[in-house]
Amino acid sequence: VDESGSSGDQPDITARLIKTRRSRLSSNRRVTIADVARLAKVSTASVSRALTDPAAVTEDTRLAVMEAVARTGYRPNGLARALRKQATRSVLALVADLTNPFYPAIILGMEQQAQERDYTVLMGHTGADPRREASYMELLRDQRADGVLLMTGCLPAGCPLSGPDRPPMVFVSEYLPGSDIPKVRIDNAEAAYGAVGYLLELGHRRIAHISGPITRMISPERQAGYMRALMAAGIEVAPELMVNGDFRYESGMAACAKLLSLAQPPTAIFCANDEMAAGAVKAIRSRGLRVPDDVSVVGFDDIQIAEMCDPPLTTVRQPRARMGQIAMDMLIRLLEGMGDVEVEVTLEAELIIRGSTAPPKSAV
Amino acid sequence: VDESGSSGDQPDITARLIKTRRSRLSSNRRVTIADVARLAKVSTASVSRALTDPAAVTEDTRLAVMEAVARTGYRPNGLARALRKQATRSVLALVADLTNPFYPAIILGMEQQAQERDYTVLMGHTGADPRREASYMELLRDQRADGVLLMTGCLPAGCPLSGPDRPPMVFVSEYLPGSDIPKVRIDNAEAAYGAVGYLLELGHRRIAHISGPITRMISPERQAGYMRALMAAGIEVAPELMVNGDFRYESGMAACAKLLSLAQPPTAIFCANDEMAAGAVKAIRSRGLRVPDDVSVVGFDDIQIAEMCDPPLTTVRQPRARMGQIAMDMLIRLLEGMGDVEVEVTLEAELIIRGSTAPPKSAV
DNA sequence: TTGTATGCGTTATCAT
DNA sequence: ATGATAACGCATACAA
Repeated sequence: VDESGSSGDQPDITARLIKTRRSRLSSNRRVTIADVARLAKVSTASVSRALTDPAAVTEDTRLAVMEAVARTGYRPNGLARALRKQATRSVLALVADLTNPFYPAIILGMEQQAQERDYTVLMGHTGADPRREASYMELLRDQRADGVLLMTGCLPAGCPLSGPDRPPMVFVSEYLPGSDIPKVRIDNAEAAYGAVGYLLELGHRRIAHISGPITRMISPERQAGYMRALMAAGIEVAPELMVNGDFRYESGMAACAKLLSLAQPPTAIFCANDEMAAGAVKAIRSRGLRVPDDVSVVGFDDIQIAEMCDPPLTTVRQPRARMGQIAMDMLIRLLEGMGDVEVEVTLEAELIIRGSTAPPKSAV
Repeated sequence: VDESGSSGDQPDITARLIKTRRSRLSSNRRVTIADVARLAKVSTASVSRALTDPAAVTEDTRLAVMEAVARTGYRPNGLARALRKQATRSVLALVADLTNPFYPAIILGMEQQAQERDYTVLMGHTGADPRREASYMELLRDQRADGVLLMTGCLPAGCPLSGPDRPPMVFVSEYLPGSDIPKVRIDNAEAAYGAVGYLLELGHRRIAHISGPITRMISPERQAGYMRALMAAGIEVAPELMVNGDFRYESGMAACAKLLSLAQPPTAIFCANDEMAAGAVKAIRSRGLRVPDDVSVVGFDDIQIAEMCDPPLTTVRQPRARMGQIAMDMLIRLLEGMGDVEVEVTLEAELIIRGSTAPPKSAV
């Protein structure tokens, strides 16, 4: 983030001013359940019942209450209700990197499921900052959210690993390996195995891998799948063909440049995500080579740019919306204490074949 | 969203089950301020004071309270506090389309500012669905958020246009033209004028425009800037050079294909956003033409793909983080009722010149 | 400075 | 079926 501009100097600002109204409480008081009760000539208890459990009240009082509600414009206060019921019907979805286009589709799935079950999704962005993580955990302690869906791959700061103080939570995509916290994910090793297997089928023998940062558990998983595929084909894993990246475009470019400088450059590159794959394509082109004619490239995730790339990327698609749906379903079941909940759900990934892969030239 | 899979059939799922614990209240009661007071041998009022306004209490009681707090592990309940204080110190940031890579940078700016002022940002995704908009507005009515930052370009369903029932809100990027609701934005017409002016400087005379959907107010604004620039250069605006898109990659491709089929195709295309510009580049290439040699392309927004494109896109950069910061600052000032607040803040955009633009061949 | 007591707006309990 | 009343957990006006 290069825009650190403090809000002090703003020469380019048009600024017509409006007075800030003093406070919201000052003017008209909010209408409470007591007002409705008074107008309907019943007790507050009856009003509450008429609204939350209409069957528990006679038709007469129900109608009287409804009319009073309509006239006053009364809406129950969720805050007070939450304090009383110890539940808000809203859950927090925590993501570490908002700019990563991988997450939105997962969140969409969560929202769909939440809407069906009458829950609200609140999103939070931690930026991997412990202070922010802790700040969002306070929402849970405060009962301002009932549970949390973690797409951060780690336990938030200030959250106990176990015990009754740990709020209801479900990991999505990445997770904490040793714990009993429920998770929904794909088998990254298996998916990588399949992607590399496809390159082997095409006839490639010299296949490189650009991996993600070792801090992320998915990196070694995908790397393991890559290695296993090579070994299964009787190919020795060449250390110089495994380069480390950080999941970003630039690192893909740099890693690929390194690979192309080898005495024996690879004919295909399996990248641990799409952004690095796009960077690899860029690096290949800037050396005057062509994709897939000279080098094949495979990505991972199938985010939007995979399709927008030139050529469009062959990549591993994760069922992201489905992951979000299932995670939300698990969390809600956890919250409502009904039945059992899977400790681990593993979904299938799918290899999407597009224009960035072809047989090696030697095989033509 | 093609993944409508109900969670009924899941043949590919690994499912070790764990029992759902019954409820959080069942086991150990949560520790309240009364517990601390008892342990510290003071009143609950003193505990509250010691925590929120230490100066209002003697050193002795402060220490006693602190120790009791430490021993009990007490943390005040934000829900109860919010009910009492009628404020939560959290604000809602509403976005219509989560998958649009334009918004994250704005939200980052909001979060930075919020963190400095000790506010929490909750994000919500409406998908332009009135039901979801209304559902998020309930958070405001319920006092579960103090105010809202709108990146949706419209008043959420169920929100009064004016009056005391309208929650504190600030529009960002897009806004409601007629209203007195504060907004922070760029001058889209001016920015478009500058971008097209740059193409004119390069020597282009036949410049096309791919616009956004007319439903979005920024579309006519950018189009107006395009037209004004041409007119200022004494060039007649040709209707066949103005094609409509919907801000998406595919629509950029289609619109550009139409332009290239003209008897007199343009030598440069100004696109209303980067995704359509990327689509235009794709269309140009698929006809065997080159960018920028045969056709120059300019985008708008400077999202990440602008840099990742091949060639990287010349585009209009909006100061997104700054917009977020300022909007958050305005909202907080609105909330805290201090001083005045600008009804409209207009920031400068910046033309970023990259590889997708060059003088027309005729001018070389 | 401290404690007492009340209210924030609901819902749940217990009589009636 | 209904009404009075007590929580939910905290902050503050007022009195001491």
